[in-house]
Amino acid sequence: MYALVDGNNFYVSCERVFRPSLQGRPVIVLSNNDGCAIARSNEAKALGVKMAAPWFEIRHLADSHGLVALSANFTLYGDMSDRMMSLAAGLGPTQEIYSIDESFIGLDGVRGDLTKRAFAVRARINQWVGIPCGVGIGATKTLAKLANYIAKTAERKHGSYPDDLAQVCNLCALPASDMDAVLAATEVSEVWGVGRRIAKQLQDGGINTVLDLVRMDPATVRSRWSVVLERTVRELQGLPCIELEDAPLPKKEIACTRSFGRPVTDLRPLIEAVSEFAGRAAEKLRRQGSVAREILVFAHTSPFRPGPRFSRSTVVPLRRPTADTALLVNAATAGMRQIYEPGYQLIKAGVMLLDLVPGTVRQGELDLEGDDEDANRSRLMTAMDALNGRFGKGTLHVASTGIDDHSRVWGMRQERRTPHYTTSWEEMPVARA
DNA sequence: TCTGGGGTCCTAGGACCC
DNA sequence: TCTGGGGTCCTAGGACCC
Repeated sequence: MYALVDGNNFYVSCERVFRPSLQGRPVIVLSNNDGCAIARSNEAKALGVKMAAPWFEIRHLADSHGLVALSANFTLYGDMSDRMMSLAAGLGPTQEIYSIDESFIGLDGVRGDLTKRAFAVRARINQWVGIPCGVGIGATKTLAKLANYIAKTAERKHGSYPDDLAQVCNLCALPASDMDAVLAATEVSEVWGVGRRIAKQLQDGGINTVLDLVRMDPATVRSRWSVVLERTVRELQGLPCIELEDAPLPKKEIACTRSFGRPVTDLRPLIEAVSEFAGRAAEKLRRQGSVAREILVFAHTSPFRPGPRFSRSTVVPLRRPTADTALLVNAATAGMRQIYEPGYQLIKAGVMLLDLVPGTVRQGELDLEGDDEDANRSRLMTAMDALNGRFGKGTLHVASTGIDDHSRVWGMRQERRTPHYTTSWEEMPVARA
């Protein structure tokens, strides 16, 4: 049995903790570059703001309806997430942190009334961290997800409720007849694993509700769609097919990509950008103790804007697997020089570290560049990570990323960012009597 | 003026092998 | 008229997730 604990409108809720005046108002959080809405309060949803709606198309709502838009403050959200997750873990013996605002809890062996227990954990998160949560409980992860969705919408049906009222739904405690009614009242597109495409195909075939989907024959689903959807159907039928990953698996690829604050045409800023991205990706790589065998570099023009299109990428193999910032930056800049062509308004670039292997695996090689050199480089990287950890990101970086922020023509726009309330002494909120 | 970033898994098809 | 059978590995692309 599983629970899914999930923070409501998470980014907005994080902002509201430190700015209570945002309670009850339509609030959204914007993506990098203040591009589009990536989180919406219930009031903003009620105004008709869609997920990923471009800001320039909805900004008139600021004047007409008091819509508040904030730049994404991922440092804050990450820290609030850590606090929320550590409390959610109290619900059961195992936990899988599934995303920044969701975790699955394994409930095997938990005794007593699960629903009560879920309410208690939810209340504690609300009181200690200030984030309103919903909790769904079901026999499988897919059912727990569904329960979580129902917990959120059941109350919306009784009228408009503020974000913090999302509660608890325990499908395991529901009599079979009620269960059918609930499934029949829920659209198939809400199921975890059913996206837009498949939802459309299902509806075209007359499968409209979750109940319709549950009653399908898994073998038919497999032959007409895929094993993925077959698993989803079995999970909805109560047969666990997706296990809890309580020890996070190492990433198989690590990316760092960004849209630019404004279009870039020259090579130099592109070199700066991919140097920065490669450095960031290398840090993530070292954090999980892996090394990369190749690095992909790409750049492209806006898919939305007229004008000549450009989209190119290249994979640069590393001479040997590495997590060394300097080597990865070198490879990334070499790749960028290779694909670069003048005359295009590029709006995005990025790097991806590919073919990752554990850092402990070392390829034996007929090469006289000794291990001493390697060991020194590795100590250098450890020192660099430690300094950046202590004094802040970017304290120590390779010079090709550009020396100062102002010269970075590619830097991202963030005009409405709130302070790093919980992670920076300078930005800590001050309470006045 | 203006449209995010970071992942995973599965499948089909081609290259290649014996 | 007629052209085997069975595998593996890799890649690109699709679909999904938050």
